Amino acid sequence: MTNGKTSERLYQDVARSLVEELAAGRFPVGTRLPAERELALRFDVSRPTVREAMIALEVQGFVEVRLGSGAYVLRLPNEGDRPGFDVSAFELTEARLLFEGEAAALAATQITDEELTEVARLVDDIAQENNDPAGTERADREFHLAIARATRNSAIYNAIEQLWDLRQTSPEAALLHSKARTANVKPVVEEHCAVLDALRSRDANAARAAMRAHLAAVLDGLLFATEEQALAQARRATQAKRERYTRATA
Amino acid sequence: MTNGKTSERLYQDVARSLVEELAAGRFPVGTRLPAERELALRFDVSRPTVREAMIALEVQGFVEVRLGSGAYVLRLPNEGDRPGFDVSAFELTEARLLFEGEAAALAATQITDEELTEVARLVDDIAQENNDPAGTERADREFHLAIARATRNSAIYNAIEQLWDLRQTSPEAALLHSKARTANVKPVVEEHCAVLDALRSRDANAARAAMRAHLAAVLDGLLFATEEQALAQARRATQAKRERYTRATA
DNA sequence: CTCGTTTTTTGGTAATACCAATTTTCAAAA
DNA sequence: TTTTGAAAATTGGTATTACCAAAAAACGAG
Repeated sequence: MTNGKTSERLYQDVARSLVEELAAGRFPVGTRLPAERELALRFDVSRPTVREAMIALEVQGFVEVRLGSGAYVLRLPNEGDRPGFDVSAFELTEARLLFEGEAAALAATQITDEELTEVARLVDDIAQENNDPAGTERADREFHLAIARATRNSAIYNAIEQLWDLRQTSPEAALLHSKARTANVKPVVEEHCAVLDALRSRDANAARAAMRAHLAAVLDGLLFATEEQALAQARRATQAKRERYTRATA
Repeated sequence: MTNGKTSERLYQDVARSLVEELAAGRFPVGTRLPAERELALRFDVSRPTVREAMIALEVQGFVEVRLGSGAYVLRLPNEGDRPGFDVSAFELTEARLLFEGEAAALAATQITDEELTEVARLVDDIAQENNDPAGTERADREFHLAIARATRNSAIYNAIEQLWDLRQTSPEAALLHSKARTANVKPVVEEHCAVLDALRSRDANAARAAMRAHLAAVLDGLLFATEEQALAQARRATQAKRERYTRATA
């Protein structure tokens, strides 16, 4: 109706149209959406399809469905909810550098001996599985998440975990990450050891510095991996990025 | 079947059961879930209900449904996906202190003149609407998000935005926040001004310090608001928290 | 054993019906 | 007139059935 874009699934079209109407301010927070039967007529689909779209909105926290009453707007979509949201590997690693650096600093003041042995075990894990790329990735993730968990702050842990999940949302980013990792397995282990040592001594500043150094190295690996397959035109853009990220790291 | 818990909505029961089976490792990543018709038999519900549950899983990124083939596991549920996840106002503000501090530092090196005027306008906004609590909250949020946007890093912006959204997930936390704010409107404006000045001078360290000072003050306000209504027993816990957070801030 | 066709399985959607909770309507009663 | 309360209409919740299209599996010809 209002939009010609058609995806494979009808309920996605309906849900997307409704989200667009929400974003456009058509239905302010607290107001009631049209009835399912009415929406079925408006979109020219069956009621089960409208219900499927409704559940998609409900799961995303946009609306609350009340039996016998209707669907009421809970919140409006914001940037992150819009489609086409994928972060580059650079943005992702920059964010991790800043956030995980602070998380490591906080973790250094909170970590228990048990958690230290757990982190140490994960450092060994990544050293062992240097053959299997999938195992290495998993061990790396667990290492970083264990430190985030040691902050005893679920908001911090959740945010960092979501940054790792973001890697999967973009195939190119995931590929770039794995490519950048293969060449730098041994340095990664050493950098992880440095972080572990700082945590052991409960030195917040050292932990922050070690974590930032590690992720700065990852960032360098990404830049190198990009350059390897880049044209001269892309090389200029990379150079600009390098300037920016080295500035941010300093 | 495996679980007796029953909520208002059937599709939620089915979806929850499936998520539990995923978390239990019953269906590894990449494997196919049973067919919709089979699940309908297993859960003793109709196929539309199974489909609704399937869409809930799909929206949450757990499975990918392929026409004519089946539903395949994309990722396993993690901590943040489990129910009962709500962060305390303290955790949330501590996370913001660390993350937004770094974001402000990065923003100071990236912000444009146009964005500076935008941030300045938002500082005025919160000063104007010091009567309307809802308007104050909105202006406050926009101020912080504008700074996050100035980092030019969508991963950072998204993470900070989600921290703000987390506030709404817990009614108690939202109430505590609004209560803590009402008393401290004028100091907030001054602290925002300090952040703005640091951004204007493109001083990353000053921006980080100003933002951390602001959020440390918010944290203090939260502790005060908690104490006001706390019993002696709760007071001891608060004291422990104060020690911890002041340590983290130092 | 390989390749192409047929059959079966599986998801996608529609249509209909009925129930339960809520909301609205409206008439009876105070 | 206002209030109250029951009846009617609205709305979501679920089940049933049916049919289509795409994919996968089975199968048969070569």
